[in-house]
Amino acid sequence: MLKNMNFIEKLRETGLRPTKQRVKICEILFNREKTFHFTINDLAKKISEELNEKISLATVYNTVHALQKKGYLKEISINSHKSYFDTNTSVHHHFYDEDTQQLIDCDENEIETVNVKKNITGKKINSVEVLVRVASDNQNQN
Amino acid sequence: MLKNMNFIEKLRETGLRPTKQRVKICEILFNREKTFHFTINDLAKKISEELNEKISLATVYNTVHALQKKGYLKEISINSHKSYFDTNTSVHHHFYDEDTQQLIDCDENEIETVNVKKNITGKKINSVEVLVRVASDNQNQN
DNA sequence: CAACAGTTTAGAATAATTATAATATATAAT
DNA sequence: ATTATATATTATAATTATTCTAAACTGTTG
Ligand SMILES: [Mn+2]
Ligand SMILES: [Mn+2]
Ligand SMILES: [Zn+2]
Ligand SMILES: [Zn+2]
Repeated sequence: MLKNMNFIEKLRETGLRPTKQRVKICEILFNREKTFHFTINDLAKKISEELNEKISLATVYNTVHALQKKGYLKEISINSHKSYFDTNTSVHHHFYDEDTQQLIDCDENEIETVNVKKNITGKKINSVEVLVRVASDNQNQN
Repeated sequence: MLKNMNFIEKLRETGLRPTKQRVKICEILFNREKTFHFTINDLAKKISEELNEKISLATVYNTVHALQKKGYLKEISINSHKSYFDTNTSVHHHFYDEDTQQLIDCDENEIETVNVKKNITGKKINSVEVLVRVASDNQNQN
């Protein structure tokens, strides 16, 4: 799904009924320049801010999981206490800012292709992803 | 902490009172050849199998967190639905078997050092870790 | 307009983790 | 050794995130 799409059409094509809740959630998720990394709570908060009518929390969960199942969202595990979703569903690397708990996507060219030398018999590699944890550099800061 | 240590001494040195619960948990965690990757549930199950007297679940949580705080255990996030701990506290890479949900440590020589070209101003890199997801290769399997 | 499957919703249920506060234990002080 | 103190364990309650339930509602199809 891309920016400024007709989500009604897109949802229907995908096999999801374009309810007003789903269209609104798609607008919040996909009508943006950059990748969006969010928790269900982030999303629910955004919805209640940007919308006059409320969407039930169960619907937010249902919709996020439906979109994930259809391949429009990817679940990211960084912090075992928080479940993140990502509008970038490709295999890709992340920076994780430990101060702000924000995820940032890494462009292909920002991390050299990882060379995995080991292989496990009978198993194939599904993905190779790098997580770079960063935090504020307190060296020159009293 | 290493294999066959005197955990009573070790715990005391660390500033933790060597209660019989803690010593037993240390034996289960650290008296082994290889790194141990576990969930609280895995550990609680092992305890109840290997021990005649029970250890309360609260104590298992308390002890794991105490050991983590002292730097003897590291929390690993792979699966947002499960919280893993790791007796290997160094920065290191993992294979994750999606069939069995097992983590496997990666030796230094099995993955080439990852070259991170990007840097974020004001932030320093704390760790660079790779996660290789593997699953059974169903190509030659009817 | 039916008719029907799919969706939303409030609220209940579940599960993992953390908090509470009484009891027990380890260590330090006498 | 006895006592005093800080720490730890425990059963149980509370909290939190997520999922389930079942009734009401809505989108689609004919
Ligand atoms: Mn999920
Ligand atoms: Mn934790
Ligand atoms: Zn991403
Ligand atoms: Zn490990």
